[in-house]
Amino acid sequence: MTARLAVPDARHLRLARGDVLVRSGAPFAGLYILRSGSCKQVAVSPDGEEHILAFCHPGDVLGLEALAAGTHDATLCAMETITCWHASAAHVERLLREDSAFAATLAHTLSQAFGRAMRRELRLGTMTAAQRVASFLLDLVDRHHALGFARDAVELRMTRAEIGSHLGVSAETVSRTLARFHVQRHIAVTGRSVRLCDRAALLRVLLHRD
Amino acid sequence: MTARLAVPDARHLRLARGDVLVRSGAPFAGLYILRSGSCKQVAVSPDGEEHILAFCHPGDVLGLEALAAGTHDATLCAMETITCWHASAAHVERLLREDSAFAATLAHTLSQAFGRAMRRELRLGTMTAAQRVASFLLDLVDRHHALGFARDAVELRMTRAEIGSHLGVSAETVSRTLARFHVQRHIAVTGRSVRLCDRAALLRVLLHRD
DNA sequence: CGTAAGTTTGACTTACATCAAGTTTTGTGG
DNA sequence: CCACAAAACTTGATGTAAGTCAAACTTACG
Repeated sequence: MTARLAVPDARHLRLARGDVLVRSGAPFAGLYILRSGSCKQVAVSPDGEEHILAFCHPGDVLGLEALAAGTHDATLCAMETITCWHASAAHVERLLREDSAFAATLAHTLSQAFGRAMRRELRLGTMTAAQRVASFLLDLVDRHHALGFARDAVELRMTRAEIGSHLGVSAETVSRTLARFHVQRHIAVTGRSVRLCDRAALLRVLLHRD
Repeated sequence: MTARLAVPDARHLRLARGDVLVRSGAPFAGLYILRSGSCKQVAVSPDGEEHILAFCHPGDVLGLEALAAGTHDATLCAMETITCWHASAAHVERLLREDSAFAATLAHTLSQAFGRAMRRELRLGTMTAAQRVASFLLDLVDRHHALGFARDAVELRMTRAEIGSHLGVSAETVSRTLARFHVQRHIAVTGRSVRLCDRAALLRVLLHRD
């Protein structure tokens, strides 16, 4: 349906775990398209609290918010070895002016990213801890599935603290919630690997406020 | 810097308080550009909790998330008499294909909306109730100022419950927090009208977690 | 293979929600 | 334009989900 964004003449990059693609506050560095590996997008609130806005997977376009602002307001950081394409700011701006198909596809990509951000807002604004964790697991496994992997198992690439930061709860709450889902046979957790035993049960968690 | 989005041949609409522009779940109805009055964008979580994603002011472009999804996932509802321009889905899609300046401007508009959504995520994910309310007031007055109005006073167009819904706190907490800011001489509240007496103090609230 | 980082689990605390009751504001129909 | 019912707001008392602190256990590297 929506064409996948492709950037002619993008530079190919490889980065190691912990490397930063762009630092929050930096002037628009252009767009990155993640090819392999995963990234986190981290913002810092005025009081210094860190928040992980998103975990990024292959195919994701990064840096979209800086196009209009002219400044990145989150740090992009590799969580493992990654490869990506990079299109400089000047290149993106030029394509946007000269290549109308690119502009249209970029608009679709942005609309998609915006829609996802809205769904995360809804999660942060209305859900209990258990609902947040269930929603997170379902999202994660769905994105994983969309990349061609199993629909009932994921290897978490992030720590409990990182999940907590993303969901607006503490690492301990994430741990306890996963443990509870395990006991209830909704999932099977062993460290970082999770099997969704009962997808319907997780969906049911979303339907109730306790 | 970023050109304001303009849509050739958009239809002009007038709606009364409480009228719905688009219902959540409806197929992409095109874009709306708000001319006067204000709107709320409301999403509903799986368990039925309502969340106000955004309060929209003149100049805002509405319906952006549905461009890629093909479906609106929030309801747009007039909070008072409004006027807006409406460009149908077909019209938007055609412009996107044929008018490259339109596509580029739309991309900028989308990037801006995405950036704002990210900042709201940060607020919902990391801030205390007092920080959320302070941040909300500052945002509101800034947007108000950008429209050419006073930089130190706003007439709230929404109820305490609506503010609470937007910020992920209860109406009572909003009320108490405003009362506290009033006592502390950061603001002067009388019902729906708020004067920011000490902008610096509100900014300072953002810097601490208590 | 040892050390640091991550995880789990329990005990205790707290910020905010909920409930409740009284007061003020708003908007609508006569 | 006014009256008055409904909605919104305020404030206090009480409950609770999730945070914080702490200590023991596990995993993963360098």
